[in-house]
Amino acid sequence: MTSSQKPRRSVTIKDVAKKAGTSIATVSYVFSNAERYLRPELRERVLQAAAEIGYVKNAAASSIKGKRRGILAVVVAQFGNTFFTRMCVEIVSIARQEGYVVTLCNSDEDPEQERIILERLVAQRIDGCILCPAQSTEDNTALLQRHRIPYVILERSFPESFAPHNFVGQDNFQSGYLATTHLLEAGHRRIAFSGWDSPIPNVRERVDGYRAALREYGVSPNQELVLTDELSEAAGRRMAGKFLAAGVTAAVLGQHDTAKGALQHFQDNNIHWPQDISLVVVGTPEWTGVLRPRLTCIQRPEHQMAVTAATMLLNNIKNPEVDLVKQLYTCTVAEGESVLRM
Amino acid sequence: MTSSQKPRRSVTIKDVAKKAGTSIATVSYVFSNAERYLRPELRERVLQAAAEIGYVKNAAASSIKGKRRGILAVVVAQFGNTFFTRMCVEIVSIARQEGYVVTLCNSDEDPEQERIILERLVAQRIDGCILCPAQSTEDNTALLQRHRIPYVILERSFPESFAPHNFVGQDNFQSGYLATTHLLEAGHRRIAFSGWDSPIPNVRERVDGYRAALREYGVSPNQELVLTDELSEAAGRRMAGKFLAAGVTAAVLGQHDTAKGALQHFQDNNIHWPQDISLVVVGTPEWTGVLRPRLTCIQRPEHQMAVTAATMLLNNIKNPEVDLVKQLYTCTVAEGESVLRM
DNA sequence: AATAAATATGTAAACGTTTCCTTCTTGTTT
DNA sequence: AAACAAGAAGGAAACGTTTACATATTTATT
Repeated sequence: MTSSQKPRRSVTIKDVAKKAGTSIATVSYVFSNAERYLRPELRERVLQAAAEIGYVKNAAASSIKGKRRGILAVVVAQFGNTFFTRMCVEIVSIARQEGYVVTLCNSDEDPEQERIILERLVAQRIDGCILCPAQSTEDNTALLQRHRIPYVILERSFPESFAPHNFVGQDNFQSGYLATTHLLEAGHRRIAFSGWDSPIPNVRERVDGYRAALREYGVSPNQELVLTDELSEAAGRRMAGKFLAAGVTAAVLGQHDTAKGALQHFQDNNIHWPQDISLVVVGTPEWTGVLRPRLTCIQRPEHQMAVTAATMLLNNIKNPEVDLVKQLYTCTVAEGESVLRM
Repeated sequence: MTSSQKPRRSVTIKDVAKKAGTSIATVSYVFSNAERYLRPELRERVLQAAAEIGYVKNAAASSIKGKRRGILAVVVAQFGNTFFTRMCVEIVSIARQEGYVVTLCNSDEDPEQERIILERLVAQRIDGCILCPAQSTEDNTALLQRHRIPYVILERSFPESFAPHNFVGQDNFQSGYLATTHLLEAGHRRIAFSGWDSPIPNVRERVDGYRAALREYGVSPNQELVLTDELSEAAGRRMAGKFLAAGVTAAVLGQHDTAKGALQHFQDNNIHWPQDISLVVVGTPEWTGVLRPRLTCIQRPEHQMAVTAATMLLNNIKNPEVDLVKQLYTCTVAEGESVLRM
């Protein structure tokens, strides 16, 4: 329809060189080597020619000769979890400042998917990767190591017995401890913990923190009040039903999907917080924003975590010999009105 | 520490060929051309050698000679919007089945960011793109067109005056019409609409639907009850305050961020739905799941939309000469308990 | 037995860049 | 005026693949 003269082949550096009446080397220098001195007039002429025929450098071709690929990846286990979405957004914006494009991937808690994703990323020869591993005892990072691709593990650490990695996450023990202490200080003694059956240590560490807090207040932890189940809202409902039946006065909702289910259970069964049960949620899921009374949440320094993960990775890319770092962040209480003082 | 013999250069097809005692062509055929017949034993030997030295094909290098790049992109305007997150997840899973890796990008409603992103994607010579344009009157797709990169526009259409594109979205007029009719049928007559000041036609079309429904029921639309404001929860709160002051009995919450703000306003001011105000939300934001009474929502066939967008793109990649398609989906009412019959 | 057809593998020229190194200008020093 | 240095640009070899084509081997056909 328009005046377009179908260029079957995409326009290359050669086309620009011909148009500008110069060599391909010069064109390459214009687009890739700011140091190299060229007569301003020549540089201008090349730019002009490129603009006219719509030249855009082929990143694949550059990367094959040059070393830098210009692509980072973030692989998360749950794309639906807004914590990860927020991390992704921040990481992307930092990476962009350094001229990287970021590929966002979702393993959906499936170690096999994760392996496939990492394999594809290695094939793309990405410059670096931030990985939040799927629930699993498997360590899929061998591929990255073999290809010397710098990476940072986010949020979920592998068991101590595994090889060391760059790591950024929250102190899960402290989260559990803090949540429980907050309830204990308000006078609660019969406190439930609901979490998630998971091979990853996060939830177990939170439970450890919960137990430690109880003991510190002279309460001996009751195994029946520590509930775990699969990762779903339905499971959250089930657990809520159970701990209500056990007659607790308070609960730590230790994982966001199951927490959502628990809250639905409360609302559907006319159970009010904090009158009927006091609540502390670990994390700050998106939906807490619309609930009243406001929920008391254990919040992580999300922005800081994203910045750290991104800069850790960028540093490691710039200097591959740098030592592995493990950065744990402490959480704080974001007070709402879901805890009743007894 | 381990027995690793630091391979400074990453392992290439040549290394495999040497190890397997064959030519590089054979190795290439093993990895890239399933048709080509090779003695099973030879094929096996190559695979074996590759596995031993940890060879992974360099996708960048393949793509420069071969045409297919193996990368698709999804560019959305609001990464925080769970509708888009859900679309992304589905699109990724479809694309993966066809062997594509998907780069997810967020323009954050900034046309300039969008341009930069598209430029980068063109530089990567992606095979195709699904784009939900940032709020803007600008059409950044020229870049994609010039480089003959197939693309599908998602959710937000450009004004009719623009060039035609592949398009998948909801029928916004119908959404607005449906939401309003639902309230009219319940007996409401004084109905507000809250939306978003936006250069994109989505909200305006919904308002048109709203007006058409009112007229059909003999109610003459009152300009004061159609509220728009910037895209934020605070704006949602403001608009809620205004339409409550105007004494409406019902409202259509036409955009999800502002809807969230409105709901916060209600809760903070002790306004109950459906007793004090009847509500219909256009869309099904994540947080509707935890609210009680349940909100009546206008839902789009999300799964279907994702499938259509992905297959439309894949078709267009396979056959670039295919005609442009415009696919509009009709929405349905997901009934909750937020509408009072009068 | 000679030839044709089919099978199996290898050679080498692309692909679009980057970058080392050479060449050509121009200006400065002697 | 000759010699040289610096400045500016280009030639051509890489990078890791793909693939058209050539070659070599085997099997089938006459």
